[in-house]
Amino acid sequence: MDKVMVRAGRSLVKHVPEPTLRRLPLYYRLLRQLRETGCKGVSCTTIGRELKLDATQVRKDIEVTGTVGRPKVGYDLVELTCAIERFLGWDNTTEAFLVGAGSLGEALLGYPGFAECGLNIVAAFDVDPNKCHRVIHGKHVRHVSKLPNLMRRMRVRFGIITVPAAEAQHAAELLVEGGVLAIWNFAPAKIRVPDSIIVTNEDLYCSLAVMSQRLTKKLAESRSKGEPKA
Amino acid sequence: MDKVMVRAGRSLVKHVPEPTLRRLPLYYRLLRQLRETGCKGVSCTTIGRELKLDATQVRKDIEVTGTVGRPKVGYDLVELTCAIERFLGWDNTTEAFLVGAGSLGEALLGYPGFAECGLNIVAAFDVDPNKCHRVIHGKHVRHVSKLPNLMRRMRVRFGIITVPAAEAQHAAELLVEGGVLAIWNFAPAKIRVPDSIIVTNEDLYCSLAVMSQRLTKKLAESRSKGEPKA
DNA sequence: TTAATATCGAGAATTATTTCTCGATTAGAA
DNA sequence: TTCTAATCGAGAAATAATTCTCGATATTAA
Repeated sequence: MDKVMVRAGRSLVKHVPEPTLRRLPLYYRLLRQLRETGCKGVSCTTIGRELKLDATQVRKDIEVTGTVGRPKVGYDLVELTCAIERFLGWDNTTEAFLVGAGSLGEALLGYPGFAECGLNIVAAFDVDPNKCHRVIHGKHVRHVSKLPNLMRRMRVRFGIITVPAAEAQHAAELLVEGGVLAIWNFAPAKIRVPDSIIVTNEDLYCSLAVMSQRLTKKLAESRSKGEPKA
Repeated sequence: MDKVMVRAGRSLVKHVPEPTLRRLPLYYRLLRQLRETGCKGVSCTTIGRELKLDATQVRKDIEVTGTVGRPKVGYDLVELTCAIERFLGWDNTTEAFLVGAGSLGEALLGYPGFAECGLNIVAAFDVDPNKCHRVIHGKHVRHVSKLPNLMRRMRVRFGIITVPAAEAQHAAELLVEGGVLAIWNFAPAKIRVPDSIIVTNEDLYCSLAVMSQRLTKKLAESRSKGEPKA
């Protein structure tokens, strides 16, 4: 009933399928690699071969960025790279706060290439006083109690949660108090926030489930191969 | 051409859509929480309400685990929990090697609850001699040169890659040499391995793209609301 | 005991996504 | 210049996933 299309009807931007959004960074990375080799253009066929994707699918994905190609030649590398950047909003810097200065938080603070995606983690927060007042990868760690005020003052609108599952809801509430617009949640727990806030869960157990089941299935199949028709 | 169905035709196990596999852990977690409250049974309606999913979808997902429910009552909590565990292969222990003892590797070594999913990371490896011979969360860190032999000897068939993008291919080759069956790749790079090996990529940039685009779109919409028809 | 209601299970309908098909276009070779 | 081959773009077709519909069944309350 209250489908995406309702909003899309009002929106100037057409709805883009999530699978497409998830493939765009793969193209982007490949394109940058190709540029480094001195290449000028690229075709869907080439991208598809490199990434093991159907060429038509690549073409449809590229279409959403508004880039037009030329028959027999393909797309201009620079033009396409910029179009993807623009489409994803990676051409503008988004400042972010990170909650949870454990090893996962540390990993994200030092993650290479976030800057190229316009993501700038400006500070980290933790409940543990022992973890505060440190500097990790050039970012200060402060106490969570300072988060909401600082967030409003600095006009930061993006939050990353890397706390344990039990503390995720608390972290989310602090971000909401600070006026967050979007949350990237790495805690294996669902958080309750107002509907207007964009939430993306990065739940490792979901991926693990896909792997586990495939591996289990594969092992079951290779076992039953020894005794077919059984 | 060489579709999934080709294999599925030979397989005893029916093909299960990936979205379903990714939702099962969410049910699993909720179910365990409910069990702790002393609850005995649960309905699709309840699960759907908690997780903001359609009840029919929940029912279809549960169907793949082979659990049968009772009208008006729902499913038995213990039965359903066990069925999900069994279906995902989480009832058997899978031993794994982790390559890359940086902060991301450390985060995974200390990740809570992997044991409940049957995942047991038995050792970590790194190219950096300074990182070797340490013990992180009770797991020894060894030099990567020891990986292939040790992997064969210990009969470990699952690999986790947490090295920088540039070293991902090398890490993958070591795992292949060790006889790996499935790889969970956290490096933002595609790895080339024989087709028979199951690979799941945990690419943060793909998720970031979804977030970025939604945020960009949202900001664009809220801006154009001020000046409609423009 | 009977009626009302919540739920499951199965299949139909809808919607989303991927893949196929084909005409148009353009670079490069003959 | 003309032919050939590679590619794009658009729309049709096929496939996958979600949501709807409805009959059957079991619990609870009257």
